[in-house]
Amino acid sequence: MAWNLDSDRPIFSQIVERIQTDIIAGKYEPGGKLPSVREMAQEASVNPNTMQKAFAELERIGLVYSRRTSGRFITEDIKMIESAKTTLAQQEMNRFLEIMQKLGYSRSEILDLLNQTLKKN
Amino acid sequence: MAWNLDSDRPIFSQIVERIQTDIIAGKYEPGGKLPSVREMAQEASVNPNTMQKAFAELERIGLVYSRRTSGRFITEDIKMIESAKTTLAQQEMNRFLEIMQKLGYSRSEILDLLNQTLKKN
DNA sequence: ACTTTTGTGTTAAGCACATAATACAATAAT
DNA sequence: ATTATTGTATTATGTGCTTAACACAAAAGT
Repeated sequence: MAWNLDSDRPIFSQIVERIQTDIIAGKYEPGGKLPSVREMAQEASVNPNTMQKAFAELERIGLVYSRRTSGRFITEDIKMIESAKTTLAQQEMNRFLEIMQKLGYSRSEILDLLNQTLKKN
Repeated sequence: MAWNLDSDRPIFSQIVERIQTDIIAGKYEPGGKLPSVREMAQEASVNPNTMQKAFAELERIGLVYSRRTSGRFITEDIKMIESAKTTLAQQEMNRFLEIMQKLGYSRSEILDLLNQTLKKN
């Protein structure tokens, strides 16, 4: 699975978003064990320190916790995961609508464009 | 007019996007003169070198050109501006749909959420 | 003619990010 | 008991972004 990291933004931020999305999408089970820092660093072709920094941020958010020598785990708090999902979705929607309106699109035009794009496959 | 620059991404990139959007939205007329580097730098509370870098990128894109000692101007090529508009819109739509689908939303759910948000005012 | 304004270039400093190379203590695995 | 693996911490190095402080040539404004 390619990680598609670009150099326009801090890599550790992109990793945070990636793992966050994967947790929300259910690719990691609540309470489940995450691969080790070194393992994930290698998979993402990234320095272990960078991956460690990303994990630290995920812990700060609360989606992940660590047991010093046994590994790192996804939170078992399903409500928190669900809450993160709706928060992120709302943010993305607002961001999208704001940009589109700044570009000069009306609400109906936005809906039309979206329907048109969704029909394309 | 606040510029709302954050520290998560390079400032010059954010300025590029901001001016690009303003050109597309028609806040600057095609062929019209832009404020000077020093002027806009002050307005955005940014170092002139940073603003200069942003302008250089806008020139590279082709939305702007400069006459060495008289100032900087918006392109008169209306088709290029229109083209930039649809390209940006398409990019934003694809980005939005991709993220929402990764979060686990179906197409109909996305449309529902969007309609729901648009009705909120 | 003189001054101001224009875009542009240069050099130096500080900062965050990323990589590299280690090291350590605690636990799991054997 | 020994080894391997875990998260975590440290130091050093390189790079890009940003600010700061200039400088210059060319044109516009006076």
